[in-house]
Amino acid sequence: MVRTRVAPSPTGDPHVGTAYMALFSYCFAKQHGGEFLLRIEDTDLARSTKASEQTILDSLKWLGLQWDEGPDVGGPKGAYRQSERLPIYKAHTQSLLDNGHAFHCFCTSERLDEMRKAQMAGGQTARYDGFCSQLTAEDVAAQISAGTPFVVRMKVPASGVCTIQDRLRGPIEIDYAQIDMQVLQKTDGFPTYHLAVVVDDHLMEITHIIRGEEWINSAPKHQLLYEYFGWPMPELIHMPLLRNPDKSKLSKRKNPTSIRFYKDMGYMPEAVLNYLGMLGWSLPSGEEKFSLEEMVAHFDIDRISMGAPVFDVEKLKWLNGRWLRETLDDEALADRLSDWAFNRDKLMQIIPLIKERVEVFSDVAPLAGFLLEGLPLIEAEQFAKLKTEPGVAIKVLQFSLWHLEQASDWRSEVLQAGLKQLAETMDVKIRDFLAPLFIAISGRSVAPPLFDSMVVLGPDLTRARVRHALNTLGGVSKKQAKKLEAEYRQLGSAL
RNA sequence: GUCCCCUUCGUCUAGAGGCCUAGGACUCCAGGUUUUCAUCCUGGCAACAGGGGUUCGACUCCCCUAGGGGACGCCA
Repeated sequence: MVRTRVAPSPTGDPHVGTAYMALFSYCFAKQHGGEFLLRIEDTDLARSTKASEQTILDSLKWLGLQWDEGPDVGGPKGAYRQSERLPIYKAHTQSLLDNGHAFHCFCTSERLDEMRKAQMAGGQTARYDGFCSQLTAEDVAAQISAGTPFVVRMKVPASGVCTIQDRLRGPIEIDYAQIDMQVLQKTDGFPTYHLAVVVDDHLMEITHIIRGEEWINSAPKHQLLYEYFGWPMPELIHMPLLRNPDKSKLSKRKNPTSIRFYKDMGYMPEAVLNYLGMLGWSLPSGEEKFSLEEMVAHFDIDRISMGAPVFDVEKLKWLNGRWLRETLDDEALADRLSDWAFNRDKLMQIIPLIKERVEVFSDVAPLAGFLLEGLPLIEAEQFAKLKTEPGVAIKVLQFSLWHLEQASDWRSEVLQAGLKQLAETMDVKIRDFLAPLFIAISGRSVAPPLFDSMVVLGPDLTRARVRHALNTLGGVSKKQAKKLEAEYRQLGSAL
């Protein structure tokens, strides 16, 4: 039985990269009559949030990738949330300790930092030097009873070569000397990703691990753990990484990466999935429009091309147009459209903002139309007419964007408080501060309340619009951005 | 800095030693249909990173170089 999984960590927006891995994992499993599961990797206490977990589940469901086992649907191998499996990891860490495959480490982060810096400067691989692995049992016991905080690290052979098998690339050889003595259990008692992923994949009987290329370098650690535990190694399939147009790893600063953005922009889930499928894979017939079912039916994991593809919004748009025109009849399109724009939830958000300003229904369109747009058509002249100085306007937009990129609480009052404080710190009058934002968000200088509008639009579309406004103003050069960033940081510390 | 991965038109890709005069798609350009626009149709521009091998024959196999990317966290 083939079993695959996708294992997102709930630390931010639902990322298209996650959907990409999920899609290929799903297709591979389903094609073999197997099962596809979803596991939440929330071992990072500080960064994981319930809200993020929910949007990730919602987004994957929206795309139509249904999992057979997961935190919401349950299953025989649960729990499917790592934070609920702590005793399991504890026990496995203990067994590694007992068998001499792991050791307690009491090193301070200062010492580790210095060590890594020195190693890099000396042309060496940055790696734990094994200091604490030399400690005697008495030393360790003494430190523990003294209450010194500790982590547990895995042991790694001092020499030799580790060979991992990648389904797509064949054998990959990495010297053990390159592999770090990875922390398996943190000071807070939580496992790190590396321990948890191995334990869970084994216990959940995952047969094929489909994940991003970024994991190749840590595969030897995982393989070593499988060996220590005496477990069979699942097959590894490392997918190419999605990229920005400038070829760097896909990131939200350079490209909209949140699945919600594409939903809010009015893309069809079928088209988004189809587009992700054509990155790295193609239907044997060459037809570029295909459904999830067709992809499952014809999928061949060995035909994945390994060059990392650039995520090209233009082509996605074209494909979405085809889906819309060729797949939806007028009835279906009407349903989809009303579901997207005129659903009750959305209308109930919009109505309070415009009710006071409306005399007849037809007033609604010009007033609230911008809430249904993607990126509003704006011109540099609109900013020129403002009292806000051009240099200040750019700064306001850029700083606000950075602020909004970090914002996790997207309620109106919170947004208002945050941006107001930003304005004060920048020493810009709130009027002058908000004016360019009004244009960026609504496309005009007169509009319903800004912060409520931002809530209706949602974080992804809001950020995209501010970014769009900056581009309309000629964009921010790299040099300029660097300067502004320094200034922004300084402001941040003044807050 | 060290290690790892990758490399066909600007972009997504087809290509499993002769089928390649390297095919398709997006974008762009030109033309046609359309009262406009869009759709649709026709045509065009445009690539095997470079250098060595192996072979009768290399986009396809091997080596080197270059370029790009990634990893080097008590993040995942």
